[in-house]
Amino acid sequence: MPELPEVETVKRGLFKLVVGKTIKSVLSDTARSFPNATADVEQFLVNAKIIDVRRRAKVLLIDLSTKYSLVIHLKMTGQLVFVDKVERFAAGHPNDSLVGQLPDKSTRVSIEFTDGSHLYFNDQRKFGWVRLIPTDEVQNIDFMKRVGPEPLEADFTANDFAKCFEKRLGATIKAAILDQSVIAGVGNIYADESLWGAKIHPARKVGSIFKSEFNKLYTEIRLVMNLSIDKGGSTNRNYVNAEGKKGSYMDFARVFRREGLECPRCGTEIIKIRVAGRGTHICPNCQKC
DNA sequence: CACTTGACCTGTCCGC
DNA sequence: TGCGGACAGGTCAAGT
Repeated sequence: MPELPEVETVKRGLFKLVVGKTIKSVLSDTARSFPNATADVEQFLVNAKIIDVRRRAKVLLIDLSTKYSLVIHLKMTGQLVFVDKVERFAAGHPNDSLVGQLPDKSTRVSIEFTDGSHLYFNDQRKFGWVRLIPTDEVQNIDFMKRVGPEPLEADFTANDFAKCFEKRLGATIKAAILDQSVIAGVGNIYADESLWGAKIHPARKVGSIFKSEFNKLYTEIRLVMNLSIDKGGSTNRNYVNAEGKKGSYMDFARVFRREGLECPRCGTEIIKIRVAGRGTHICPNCQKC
């Protein structure tokens, strides 16, 4: 699913598309999509106006005028797609290809706005979730209490970054990067891409990594994720942004899903191994154990 | 305790 | 073409 750059791209799109709109009706498979609902979904959604769209780690927050927020995790295959029916017949409109296709069988929540436009939460694998929580209590849910710092914040330094790993000295570096309580927002794609950039083998123990290597990894993670945000994220399989469009970072990937191709740095064949239970892509020459 | 593995689901791709 | 198995962007609970 969407990692930080993909969720950030969705957030930026949604911010432009839905802030100011008022919800007219909501359809959902409530039991699955709103686990442990802390509020009556109808009562705090219908007639609510959207006042802000935010992101924390890989979670999206849609703040409502009812002082409640929709808290959304897309997990592996979740999508939030906006369809503006008013413009559906305009030639060349980016949503043209989607109109008539949504909702589909992966749609789990449909939000209709008073102007006739819709926001769909689609999720093929059903791992994702939506929660409706009072805005000022969002910070208290388990996920938010556990999650680590945002790596792209301007005041997040290389020293802060290295310090985050001190509690995971015995783990492999890849497992630690993927651990959301260490650093927020990094997933499988950007873990592989940044470890390649820093020339660190993903199976190395955190305790064996030098400070100079942490510095390099810090720089690479920020570089790679900022580049990806710039490119609208990565579409590996089915990620799309709020307008239903794919991201192009995969065109710039150096190792992820490039096994059998040449390392862009040294020409050695990229291989795929398994680390931290995840498919992992490395250059065996640049990244030594 | 710290770390690793399986489970959650559905769809797709690859080898036979 | 059909079928079985492995695998997929994430996160927990359960296991070692």
